[in-house]
Amino acid sequence: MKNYLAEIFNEASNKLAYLKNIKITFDIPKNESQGDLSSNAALLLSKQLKKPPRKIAEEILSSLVFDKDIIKNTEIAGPGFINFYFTPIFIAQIIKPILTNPRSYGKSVKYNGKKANVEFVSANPTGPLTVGHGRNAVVGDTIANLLGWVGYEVDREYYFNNAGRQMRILGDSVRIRYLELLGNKVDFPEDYYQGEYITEIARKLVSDYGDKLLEEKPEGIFKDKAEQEIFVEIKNTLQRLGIIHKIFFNENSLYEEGKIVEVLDEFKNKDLSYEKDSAVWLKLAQLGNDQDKVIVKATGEPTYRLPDIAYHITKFKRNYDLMIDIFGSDHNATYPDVLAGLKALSYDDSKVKVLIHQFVTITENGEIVKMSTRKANYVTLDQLVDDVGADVVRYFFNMRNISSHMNFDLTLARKQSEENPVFYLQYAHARISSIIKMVENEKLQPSTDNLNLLTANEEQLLLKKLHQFENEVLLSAEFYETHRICVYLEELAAAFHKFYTFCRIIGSEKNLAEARLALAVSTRAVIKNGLMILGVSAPEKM
RNA sequence: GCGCCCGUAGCUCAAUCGGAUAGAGCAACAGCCUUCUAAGCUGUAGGUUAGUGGUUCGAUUCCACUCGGGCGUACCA
Repeated sequence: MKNYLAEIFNEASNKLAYLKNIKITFDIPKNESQGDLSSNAALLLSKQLKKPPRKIAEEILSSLVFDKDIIKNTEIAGPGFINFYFTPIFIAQIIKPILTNPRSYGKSVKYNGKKANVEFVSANPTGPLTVGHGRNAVVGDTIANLLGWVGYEVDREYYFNNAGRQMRILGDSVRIRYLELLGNKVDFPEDYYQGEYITEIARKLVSDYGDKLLEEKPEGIFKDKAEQEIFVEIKNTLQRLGIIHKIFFNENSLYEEGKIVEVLDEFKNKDLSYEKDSAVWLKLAQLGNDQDKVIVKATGEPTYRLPDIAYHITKFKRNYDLMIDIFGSDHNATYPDVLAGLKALSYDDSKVKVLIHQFVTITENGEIVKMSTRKANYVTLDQLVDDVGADVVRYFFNMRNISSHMNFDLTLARKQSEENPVFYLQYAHARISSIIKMVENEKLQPSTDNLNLLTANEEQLLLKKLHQFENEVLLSAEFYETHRICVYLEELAAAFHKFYTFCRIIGSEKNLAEARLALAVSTRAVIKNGLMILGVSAPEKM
């Protein structure tokens, strides 16, 4: 529909040159009585042409040449909107491409040939994933799906660090639990990892090695065993949510391959760094940020900025056209430094999109559950999947704009999981599947021969909804917003449920029944594709 | 103090890069199953979009300030 309007406007712009001055867009009015699509061109032009918008709208309208079999009616309304009403038969044509290629309907080719990297989760292996990581994981994976749908070749990547202070504390936490298990009285420091999983790992070491590790250092087998066990857990949890990373990038490899030193030298050569108080500072103030920051501590150890910059350089060298980083809001102060550093080294930082999601507040029985990996009082992502299922977890994290703080009421999620919107969508899918099974006995085939019969209000609303899918996928991908798909699917499912209630298939006259069946089959395809993007299953039965 | 994010119906959230009468779900109330799945549908009720000013044909959206909440503001990641 939009494409057709864009065409006729384009032709009209040969006659009305001023149409070229603005970006012509078509909106779907909120109110049905304002047409199927609407243009605000006249309002936008009013100022520069110094004419009343309704007058301009008349001019535009009279120079538009269109097919009466496609556009049924036009009007000028309100302050100067031009509203277009399409013919029912044109609207019904949408199901032809859906039926021809159900699995790929909604995909587009705009970004064909481009490579994208989505880096997400990236939790260091110090403990199980929490609910907070869940949002990051689900949104990251879904954005990767979306990019794939609009043509990108996408790599999913997980960046981690298995060295440094936190990992040493992890190893030492295991070591102390190990000593405890063997009957030694040792103080367990408060800032160590308190979780039960630490003891579990220590227990495995006891059963594998007995008391042979009493003299081992924390950085040795204790740390290694912990890392290995925890990573197995993390990957397992992600897999339950259908998430598989292609690349696991170890920060340590940057040191081993000399990348850190390379970047450090480059900064020095470009006179972007200096020494002060026996630390190395990056001239970030000069690069437009607030203040200079340390990149190598007085101890000789780099701060996170240096490896992060080196890491992104490897992504540039791997020829990605788009690099997405997904972080929680606790990282919101760190990325400007990294981007500035990249820019200073002549990398195109506009290819890096940093998506910051706000925190998830968990409430249980009306009380806020505080999350901390160190302390034991967190809710793991695994437990959440146990409670409400992978589909609900994925849908729930996807259904909200990442810039919004979100509240996760565990009590509610458990108790009311049957009333979750995800079931509403899945139910629509299951209902259609059921019909399709049932019509086998009725000798009905989906058919596009009599689409002109689909004139009922419920049919037309459903058809128009189907029209929007491809554009909705494109917008969601370009805005990196997964919740749009959820909103769309809920509207689509609602349109279907209404159609289902008022427009029967079995029992209707054959031509009508087969046209409706074609509509139902198309709807199922779109729901399924939408759910696939979200990573939610589409059951045949419920 | 400063930076980023948020404040919309009782609750959880939408609102098409500034559009027309701000919409859903849950909760509440009133209806609809001898016919394709009632996990559904129909209807009612619910709002000074935190507040004040500004920008303009038009503001939930943009700007300024105020109030309230979250996250940061490291030679931790």
